[in-house]
Amino acid sequence: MNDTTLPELIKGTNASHQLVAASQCLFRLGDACENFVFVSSGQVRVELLSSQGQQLLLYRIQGGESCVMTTACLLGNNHYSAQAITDTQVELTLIPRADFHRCISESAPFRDFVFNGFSSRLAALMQRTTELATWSVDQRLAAALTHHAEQNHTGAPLALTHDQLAVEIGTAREVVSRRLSALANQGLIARQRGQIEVLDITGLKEKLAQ
Amino acid sequence: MNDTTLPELIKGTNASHQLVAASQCLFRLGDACENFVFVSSGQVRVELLSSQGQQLLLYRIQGGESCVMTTACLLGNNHYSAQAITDTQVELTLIPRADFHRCISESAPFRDFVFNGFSSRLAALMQRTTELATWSVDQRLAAALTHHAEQNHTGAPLALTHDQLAVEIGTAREVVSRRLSALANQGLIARQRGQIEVLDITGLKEKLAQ
DNA sequence: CTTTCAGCGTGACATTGTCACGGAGGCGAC
DNA sequence: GTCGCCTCCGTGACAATGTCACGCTGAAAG
Repeated sequence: MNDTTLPELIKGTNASHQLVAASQCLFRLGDACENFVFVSSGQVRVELLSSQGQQLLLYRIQGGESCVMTTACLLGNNHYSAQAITDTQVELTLIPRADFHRCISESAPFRDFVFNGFSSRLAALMQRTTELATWSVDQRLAAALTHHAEQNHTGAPLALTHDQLAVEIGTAREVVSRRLSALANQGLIARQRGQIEVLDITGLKEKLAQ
Repeated sequence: MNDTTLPELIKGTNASHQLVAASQCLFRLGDACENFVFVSSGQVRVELLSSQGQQLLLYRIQGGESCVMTTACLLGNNHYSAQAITDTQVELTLIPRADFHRCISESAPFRDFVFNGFSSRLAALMQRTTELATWSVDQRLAAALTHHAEQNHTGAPLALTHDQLAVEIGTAREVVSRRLSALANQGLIARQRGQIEVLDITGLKEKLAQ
């Protein structure tokens, strides 16, 4: 399903729109879920919280996608088991649960949209689980850096703290610091407080195969 | 949705039934997916395979559940990205993809059944990801052993190799061997070739909190 | 009875995680 | 300004875990 058709699908519902700034929390662990959430533009990250307060990035939602965690909660009638933070400014479309259920039962295209989101996210989650379990820290770090570098069209250094990277690749901040300093020694990156500049993306990609 | 109602939901489809022995492979990595799979009885495990051939248990399917991986493949039109092995003898109900799609669009209860499976499996997968990322090997091992012990109503020792446990808790066989021998020294378990006897399940559960 | 092989134990070493510091830079209160 | 305060980062020391290499053992097959 093409995401540009979603607006068509939800005509006649009580959908509302909302603009949210960057670094805001959309939902927290344990929150009840009352609305289907569609992200029209911007980027959101969804993180797990362990009992010791440790964070772990589960996935990101891009513009044109819906939040599977939300869908799962609506359908399973559960509370959120993760938290969502906006990476950038974000435009949201919210559909109350009653309208959501009506759309699901009445509109085959809407159903397809939701199902597709579900199935691709499930696959991505499994992929992420394997990566966390089988890739080395260096590989995950290199993957994250190249990913961010390729997302970044400004040419400016990436605005990333070691902490953020640690959450993203599922390790500790200290480990990120050490591995980054190794990458810097190899001339692949340069570091400033709160930012990282990728100097040699080809060199980084070679790390993925090692 | 109550799983006992599923047979009612698929009346009039070209569903077929199949009996499969233990330790058989239901699907492999890369296989195409042609049927919706419902497990009437028995138990199946679904494992990921890393590029180095390393295995990692994703989840188990119990009697009365469907296979989400299959559902995701049918809906997203993908190939399998994991493999499924029967733990025990298993009774399957297979529904061809065309009938599956018809059920989805025509039967609200069937849809609920599939959606519910989806949402609870997604939650379980996230839970598993956190456990892998934040629990220690000892905690995961103790959790796996207590889980198997509680499933086991025969009172006989658990039929588990160190290899199987390693796949289940996402570590290496050698690590399992070492930690098991520590548990044996503490008098919590006894070991035989290919089997483990839980002597003190309360003691094992205390490990979960440490 | 031999052969073969899965299952297991173990030492040595590499990688990763944890804990405990301290330094450096930014920023608001005063 | 400068004082505190907080985030971000670097590092040493050590614990936990993963990897590699090897050899033993029991069970089943020939």
